[in-house]
Amino acid sequence: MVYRRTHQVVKRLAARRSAILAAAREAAAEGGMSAVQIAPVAVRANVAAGTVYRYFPSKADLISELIAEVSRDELAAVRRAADAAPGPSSALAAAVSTVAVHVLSQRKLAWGILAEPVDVDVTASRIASRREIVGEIASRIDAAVRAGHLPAQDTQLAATALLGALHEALVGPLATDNLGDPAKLRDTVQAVTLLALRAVGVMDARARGLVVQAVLPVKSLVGA
Amino acid sequence: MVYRRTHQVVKRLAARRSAILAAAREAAAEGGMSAVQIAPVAVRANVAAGTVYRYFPSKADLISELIAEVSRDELAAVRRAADAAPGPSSALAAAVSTVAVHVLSQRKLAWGILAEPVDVDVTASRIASRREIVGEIASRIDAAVRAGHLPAQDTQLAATALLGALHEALVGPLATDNLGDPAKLRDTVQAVTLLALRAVGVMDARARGLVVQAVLPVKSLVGA
DNA sequence: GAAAGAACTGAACACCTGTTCAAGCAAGAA
DNA sequence: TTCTTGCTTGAACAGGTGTTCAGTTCTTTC
Repeated sequence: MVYRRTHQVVKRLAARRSAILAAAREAAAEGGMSAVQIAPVAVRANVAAGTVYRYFPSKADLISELIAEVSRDELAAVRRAADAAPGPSSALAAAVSTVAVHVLSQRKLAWGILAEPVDVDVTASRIASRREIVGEIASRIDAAVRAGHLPAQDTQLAATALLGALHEALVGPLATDNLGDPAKLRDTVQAVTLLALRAVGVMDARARGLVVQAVLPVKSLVGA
Repeated sequence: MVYRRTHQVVKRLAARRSAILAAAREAAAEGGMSAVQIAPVAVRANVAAGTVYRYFPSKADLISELIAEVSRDELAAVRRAADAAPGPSSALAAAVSTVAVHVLSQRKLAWGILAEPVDVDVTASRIASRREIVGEIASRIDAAVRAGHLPAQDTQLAATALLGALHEALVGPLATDNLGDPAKLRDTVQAVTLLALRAVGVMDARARGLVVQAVLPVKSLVGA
């Protein structure tokens, strides 16, 4: 007698897995990583604590996958925005402002993913997450350099610095809380995008134009 | 019969307190914040675990004071370097490269002070620490703006972004390990300083000159 | 030198969560 | 239906570390 998972069961299992991940994500979005504890997450997902361990070997794995998921979403959004831009400099501007908007619209989640203290070791997935975004931005800078729009430079270093600047300015502990005021929020995104573009060598005048181009299309400067 | 602390005792108590703090600092410099645990620190300071609590109400207080101490040192170094510079733009360049060098020469400590996960809440002192440095850099940017060297901007935001850029690029998880090669280390400091100056609006050509001016005087690009 | 107060010691305590596992339950095969 | 397999449960467990405190040692006062 061979036991076989029927379609329905497979689907249910997958749904549960997603539910657990979603519960973790909700918890992180509301209360940061410290709120991602097995018991509360299990409750949120309508599951017993032990069940979580049938889907994720450990809390570290759960959080790692959460980080990977959020990171994937962000990377996709950045790519989409950059690919839609008319030229390499615009693409860079679009990429940067997309990161800024994403990070701003889900600050707690972003902070949790990036840097919030967690009791388990998720360094690896955090590094992977950063590496993806940094790689994307670096390749955009590279394209602009090749197009002759920017001076030659260590693009990896530049991209890393840019990411750090965005994060610290927007979700770091010194970030002023601009949520609730869309106008201020937009100004902030513009300001950091401008800083970023100038940092890699875009001329000031040109940068201002690019920033406006890049920020305006971003429809929802608030919300998920 | 009134008990009075004699001079000798007062001195010994102060010495112990310093010893505990120093032990904590050593531990942090060697193994990051996770190595700052009461028992090991006590051993290092030649003291029993319980004694630590006669000097610091809690681990959080110990670490907070450690952060404050390191932060004070760094701020002083930045001020010194900037004040010695010939003009506002040079001062800014000097401030930025000083932060870069400091952070690079004690990466584990810097990472611990800034962002490493800690099991107790030291958010307040971390914020204070950042605020001091950011305030200093912001005021240097401000001076350069007033001198007409830079475009008007949100200096607080810019300074915060700069700090984030330095940290992420130099001690973040993606930072390439350049220690051991002084030449590369100097290049890195130059590169991030250049990025920072351009970000706030220094023209590229001028920035290059400022960077060289600012980085060259920094004697020890390695060591504590 | 003796009494009293302060400082120090370090083993025991407390607490918090991630993790486990024996028992119960649901779902597939015959 | 009945047997087997695997999923689910949730209370108990485990481990590590900050914190306490009764007992000891050192300092001061008279």
